[in-house]
Order: sequence, then C-alpha cells, then structure tokens
Amino acid sequence: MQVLRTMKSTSDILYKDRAESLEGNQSGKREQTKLANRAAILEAGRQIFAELGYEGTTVRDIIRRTELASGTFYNYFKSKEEVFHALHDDGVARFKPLLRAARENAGQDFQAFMITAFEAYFNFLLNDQTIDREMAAMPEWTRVRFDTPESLALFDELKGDIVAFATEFKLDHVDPELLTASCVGIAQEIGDRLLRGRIKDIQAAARFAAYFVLGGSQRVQSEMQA
Amino acid sequence: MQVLRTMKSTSDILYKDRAESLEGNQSGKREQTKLANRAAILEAGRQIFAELGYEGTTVRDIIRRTELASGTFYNYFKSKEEVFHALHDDGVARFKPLLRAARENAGQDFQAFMITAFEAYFNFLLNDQTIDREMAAMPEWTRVRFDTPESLALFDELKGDIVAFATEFKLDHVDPELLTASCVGIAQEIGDRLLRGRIKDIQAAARFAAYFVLGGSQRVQSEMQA
DNA sequence: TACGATGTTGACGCGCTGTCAGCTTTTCGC
DNA sequence: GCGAAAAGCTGACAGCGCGTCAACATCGTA
Repeated sequence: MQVLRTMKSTSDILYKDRAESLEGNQSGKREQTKLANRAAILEAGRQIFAELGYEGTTVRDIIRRTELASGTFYNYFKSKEEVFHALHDDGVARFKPLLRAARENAGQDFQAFMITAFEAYFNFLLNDQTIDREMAAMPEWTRVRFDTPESLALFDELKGDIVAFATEFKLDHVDPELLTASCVGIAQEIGDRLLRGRIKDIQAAARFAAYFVLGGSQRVQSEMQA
Repeated sequence: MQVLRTMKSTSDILYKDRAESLEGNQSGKREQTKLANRAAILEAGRQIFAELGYEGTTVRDIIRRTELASGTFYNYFKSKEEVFHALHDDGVARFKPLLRAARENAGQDFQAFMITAFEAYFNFLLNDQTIDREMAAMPEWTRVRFDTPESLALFDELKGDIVAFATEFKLDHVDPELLTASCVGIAQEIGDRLLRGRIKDIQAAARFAAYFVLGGSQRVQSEMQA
C-alpha cells in the first residue's frame, strides 16, 4: 500500500523538494508515489531514531511506522545507515545557506563572521529539526558521527572562507587545516553541551567561540613567526 | 573450553592487572581462568572491532575468535557495547597518568602544560594501542563515540587543571566549561586528522593547539571584561 | 574420594536481514 | 478507452545473530 494519502506536512516540507531535485520532477502518479514513499520512510526514520537511538533502531522498526511492506524499504535505501545519512545530509544542506549568509553579511569583518557563524550553528542545532539534535539529546553513552560527502563539502567550504579571512589578515603562519579543524571541534563540543543543557546561553557561547578563535589564530601567528 | 593456554602476551599485559583490580586477586585455577577468559574476549574484541568496525562486528564474531562457547560471552559482558566500553576505558586509564605527568612537570607554566598535554594526547592516540585509533583509522563514514564514566572523569580532571591555571592567570571571565570543551574539541578534531594522515607533524600540531588555547583564553578574557 | 559450588557449553526460540516470485497499479501505444 | 508491458509493491522465506538455560564439566573443600 502506498502512502500518498498519509503524507504528513512536515515530511512534505522537509524532503519533497530535495527528493524532487534528485530525480525528474514529473507529476505522474508513479513519481508522486515514489516521492511520498521516500518521504514517509525518512520521516518514520527520524522519529524512530529519536525514540530508539541509532543502535537501537532496525529497518523493520522504520518500515513498521509506515504503511509500506518490508521489501519496499529496499527500493529506496540499502540500510538504516543510508536513511540516517539522508537525514544528516538534509540537515547539512539546510545549514549551508545560513553559513553563506553569515559570510556575506560579515563583509571583511572576521570577527563578525565568526560570531554570526557560530551563533547560526548553535541556533540551527537547537531549533531546527536536525537528526543530530534528536540523537545527542538522548542520554546514552554511545554516539554516532557521520562523515558524509555532504559534511566534507561543508567543511571545505568553511575552510575556504577561513583561508580567505586568514589571507586578508596576514595569518600566513596559521595552518588552515588546523585552524578549520579547531573551529569545527570547538563548535561540535560546545554544541554538544548546549544540546544537553550543560550550557544555556547561545549568544554567550557564540561570542566565546568567536573570540577564542580570533585570539587563538593571532597568538599562533605570532608564536610561529618567532 | 577455557583459554588459559592460549593467552597472548599482549592481552596479558593489557588487561590482566586491570581485571585483577576489579575482583579479588586470588591465584586459584578458577580466578585465573576468569582472568584469562576476560582477557581473551577483550583481545578478540579489539581485533574484530579493528577489522570490521563497530557497526560491523557481532558478539558472535568476537566469541568465534576465541575458543569459548557463545554462551560464555554473557558471563563476562552484556553486549559488544560493553566490550567496547572496557577497551575504551582501558585507553582512558592508561592516558590519565600521562596527563598528570604533564601537569606536574609544567609547574605553574600554563603554556608548558598545554603543549605537553596536547603532545602527550596525540602521541598516545597514534602510538598506543587505543581502540579509538583502530576505529578512526578505518575509512568509513560512520564513527562511534563513547562517553563512559571513565571519560567523563578524565574530562573533569582536565577541567580541574584548567580552572587552576585560569585562576592563577586571572582569567576570571573565561567560563571553565566552555574552555575545557574547546580544548577537548580541538584535541579530538586535530587528533582525528592526525590519525587519518591529513596532518603529519605531531609536535607542530601540539604547539598550534597550545598557542591557540592560550591566545584564545586571553582574548576571551579581555573581550568579556569590556 | 566425594560432593557442592561455580562456570561452560551449545541448542533453542525469537526477531531481523535482504531477496524474489507473484501480484497490483500505472503508463503508453493504438 | 483498451489491453499489454513496464514499474514497483508485497510478504513469505532462508540465513543468521541474539540472549537464555538445562545439562554438563571442572574446581574447591572436607
């Protein structure tokens, strides 16, 4: 049984455009059903992952929340891992424009870029429907982390931005790879604590991270010159 | 069949002392067998996790590399997760004294502490038999991360050290939680790149990280005061 | 030596995995 | 519209991993 009629508005909003961009955007019955099924599986996956954790969920759990038969799952995804990847990439894709906006609004102001970018990330993490939020909020010991091509592309884009600013500010002794890695590490670790409520103030955290990176870069530059 | 006779020297060295400290350290046949079995399972687990990844390994895979029967596994661990935790905690326990040594050798020198601590961590990650090394070296998308009580204790100890230095250096506007989180994030992200060979020079990386943290803290202090 | 205690063994029932032959629905040429 | 072919949904199936447990083997003790 297909799920066209049971499509939820959230899944519609979240996945339809993305799915359409992957395949042709015809409006035949067949295409619509495929889109709806894919969306239904993803939405079910989001829910189940949030409820049972990554380890705990099975393909059967996901498909059961759907009106599809078990075999149908494999027409859309190879495994639960692939579903998770899709959800994760979805989040990355939604965050990307926020990062771009931060860079464009900042102009040549490195500090403004950093503050805006960190704040955008933290807000995104806490408020948007990221699968990572659902997962990190669980009080479990075992976390999963994914490095999808989409994630790596985001990393590279960030690195490009940082290199541009580093050049502008004559930080020629600061290794861009190390600098970008540090930014990402700080964002992740602080983001994790925000998600678990160990830290509350997003804006304070963003300013902390931004000043930290700025001061850190400058110190590295002056020490490495010597 | 028990595995006393097949105990390998590595597992002997790695797990025996630790296991003994958990239970009584009698030398009866029974106690010896328990120690040997536990060690055999852990050593098999280390191998299999490295070969198949965390996701890919099953309890059966682990026990099969052993001469024990499947049921015996559950006399020692509840799940593969628990085996992984034990291996992870083992690594944390071996790293702890290195961190203590860094602090004691540094005296009141914050910079020396940071450089030594980061370098110790990176060296440990790359050279010691950490389960995390085996895992991160795999070119897979899916990573696991564990927050065991042992890990959290290490985090708290590090936070204590950092607070001490922060007090000493009048960094009273620098949130210790944020600062420690940043240090950990930087260490993890740079460590990850070292493991995958994207960064080569350990000492340069350690100096980068240390200067970064020092400069970052100072900048945060001066900005937050204003 | 004999007996209770402790620990090991592997078969078992259950549930999940990925597949595939059969069936239903859609598409398309006429 | 109609009918055949294509597309894709369905659920049963074989294979395997899971955790358990009754039967068995080994150890400690008197």
